[in-house]
Order: sequence, then structure tokens, then C-alpha cells
Amino acid sequence: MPRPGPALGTDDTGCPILHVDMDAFYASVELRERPELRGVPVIIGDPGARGVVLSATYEARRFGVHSAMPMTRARRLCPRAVVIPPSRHKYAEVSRGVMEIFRSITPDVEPIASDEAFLDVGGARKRLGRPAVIAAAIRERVVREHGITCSVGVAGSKFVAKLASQHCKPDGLLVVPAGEVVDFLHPLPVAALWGVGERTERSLVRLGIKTVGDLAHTPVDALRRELGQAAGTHLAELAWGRDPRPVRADVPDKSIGAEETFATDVGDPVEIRRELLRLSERVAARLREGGHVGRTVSVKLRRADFSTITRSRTLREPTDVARDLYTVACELYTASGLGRTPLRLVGVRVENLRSAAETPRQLGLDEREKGWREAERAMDRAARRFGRDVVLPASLVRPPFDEIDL
DNA sequence: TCTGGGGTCCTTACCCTA
DNA sequence: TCTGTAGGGTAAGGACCC
Repeated sequence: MPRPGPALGTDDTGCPILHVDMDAFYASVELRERPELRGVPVIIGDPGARGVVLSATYEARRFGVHSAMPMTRARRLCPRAVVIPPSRHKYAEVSRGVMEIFRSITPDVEPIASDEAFLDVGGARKRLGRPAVIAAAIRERVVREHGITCSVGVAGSKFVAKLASQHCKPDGLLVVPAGEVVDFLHPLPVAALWGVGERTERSLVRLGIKTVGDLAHTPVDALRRELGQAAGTHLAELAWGRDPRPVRADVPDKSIGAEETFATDVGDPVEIRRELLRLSERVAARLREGGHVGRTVSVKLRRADFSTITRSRTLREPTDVARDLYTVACELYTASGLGRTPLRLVGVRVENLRSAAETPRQLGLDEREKGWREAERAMDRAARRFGRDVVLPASLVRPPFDEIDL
């Protein structure tokens, strides 16, 4: 059973927005199958040399471990932690189940990650009761049906609901009544605001701004000068609890990409191109799966010292064909001039997405009617039946050992 | 201490066109 | 015709989020 929400019963009038956030999501999913690890520090992450922490139980967090921290550092901080490699398919499945619970409450669900979402329950009041009652019911169902806990913030706006759920973590429920928003916000550190990361926090501290209250009482022009027009205006509004953004159930994808960090830096252009092909295949398959085509292809190249460049090109016609992505990616890589520079990461991304069904396709001058597109669709069908790696471009197939030139 | 992979959004610069 | 300017599209980089 989830623990009872500390603020259940307080006034939730004018608070139709819920922010639901799973507690230590990946770690909680793993612990369902390994209950013997309850109470033990557990870290989810690739134990390889270059991984980062994806999730950590609260026992591990007590040692200073947190997500996005390099694994090497996490293991130093907490040497007795049990490290579990991530199983993304498993988390995606639980995520789908949890989102289904949300959608059974209201169609107004805006997922913002695999483990959190906003819900507007304004329309569900007559059927299911007050927002705080709905929030408690969601928490109870998530535990009962999926064996993990979550925290729920209830407020009049998205960003206050999100802060509320962070505030009551783990396994909590917090209502921030409409009339108490400013009292709730102003004592918080400015870094608690959504959109204030390390850089922005440093800029604000330079101006003597440490709390949300300090921010609220700073002239908006000073904020705009320091942070830029959009961010300055936005933060000034948030500091007074003003956030008119509605919960949107139908946010379309803007881009789809894939990237890979090598186990050790790679300077060989042949190997880099092979990776670009692999990534192009992955991105194109996901474009087709989602019914998208895209016009802008970009590559990301990260040098050993972590400095990163991106190069992009917009095509005349949108595509979902890996061969097209690969051709452009290679040209961009060549034009970057990073010839034999050792790289630690390469990535391929497609932007400017639109619906494939609504995009009439123009045949290129040198394109046969049944070309790469048909070949790749056939690969999709084979992959669906037999698994992702059964059909590969020849250059990605590892030769049997006795055919390798020694 | 040494930094993943998936994204979104903003700013700045530049080019072209009206 | 020249000049200034406004606006859109594109490109690159960076901050931020989970």
C-alpha cells in the first residue's frame, strides 16, 4: 500500500493538474523481481567504463549517488552497491501499463518521460471525485497493478504540480492549494525551477539570486539581460506561479535520433562510417515505425576532449530511407574535416518531421520505383517476425572467424 | 571525477527575398 | 538603382530535461 498522502484533504479547489512521477523508476522495476535487494543500495547502469547511472535506489542516494553520475564515481562513492545493467524493454513495458492507467482516468495525459506525466483531471471530477481523491486512487492502482510506488503533485499549473511531486518524494502526495502557491514557491532554491540548470543557477547567483523569492523580486529586465529574452521572461513568470501552459495529449515528435559512445575513441574513418550506417538504419526504422518522414539530417561528432560539433543539411524531399540518411551523414562527416581525429561519440538525427501518410512522395531522377525504400520495408517485416538483427546491410555483418584476414 | 542516450527549446549568425 | 530593414529559412551551438 502507498503511504497516505500528507496533504490529502487539503483544499484542492482550482487544482486540476496532476504530475505523476515514478519513484526511482528503473531501480523499482528491477526490485520487483529481486525483492532480496530491498533495503540494499542498488544502481542501474552499464557497468562498462564509460557508463553513467540511470537510476539508483534511495539507499544508494544516501551515499551521494544520483542519476547521470559517471559509474566510476558512483562505485567509488558506494562500493558495496549492487549494479544491475538496464533492461530498457522491461521499463518500456511497465511505462506503457502505467500510462494506460492514466488514460483510463482522463484522455488529457501528457507523457514527459517514460516515468512521468501530467494529467488534467478537471473533466473527471463528476465521475471520479476531487483531484486529490483521483491522485490517491492512481497511486493505489500503480502499486497494485505494477508493484512500484509513485509520487503525485496536485496544483493549478503544470510546473507547480511538478515541484509538488518532487517535494513529497518518495511515495507521497502533495496538494498545493491555489492560494498558497507563492508561500510554497518562494522559499525554494532557484535551482528547483524547471529550466534552471547548473549554468543558469550560476548566472543567477552572480546576481545575488538564491531563492525563488529572490527571483520574483528581481526586475524582469535584469533577468532578460542575464539570461536572454525568452528565459528571463519565462522565469519571472514562474517565480510568481504563473504558468498557463495546458496539458497537451498530442505533442508531435520533432526529431528522432540515435547516438553511440565508443568503448574507446575511434579515429578510423572506415569504422566511423560503419557506425553511421548502423545509426542510420536504427533511425530510419524508427521513422517508419512511427509513420514519419524527415527533411533535415544532422550528425553529431564528439572528440576525445568532449568538444562536440554538429553538422546538418536539409534535403529537397523528406525521407525515411536509411540509405538516404547514411549518404548525407557520410558527406557531412567528410565535410567536417575531422578526418582521422579520434572520436568518442557519433550520432545521427532527423528533424523537420512530418507524417509519411500525408507527404506525397516524389521519385528522384535516378531512383527506381522499387529501390532502397522497398528493401528496407522488407527488412522491417523480417525484423518484426524474427528479430531486429536477422537482416543487416552486408557491411554490418561480421564475417565468420575463418574469413577474417589475419 | 569524467561525463549515456533520448529528446526540446533558445540564441545567434547568415543568406535570401520582398 | 541604391539603401535600409524586416522576416523566413537554414545552420550551428548550447542549456536543459529525464
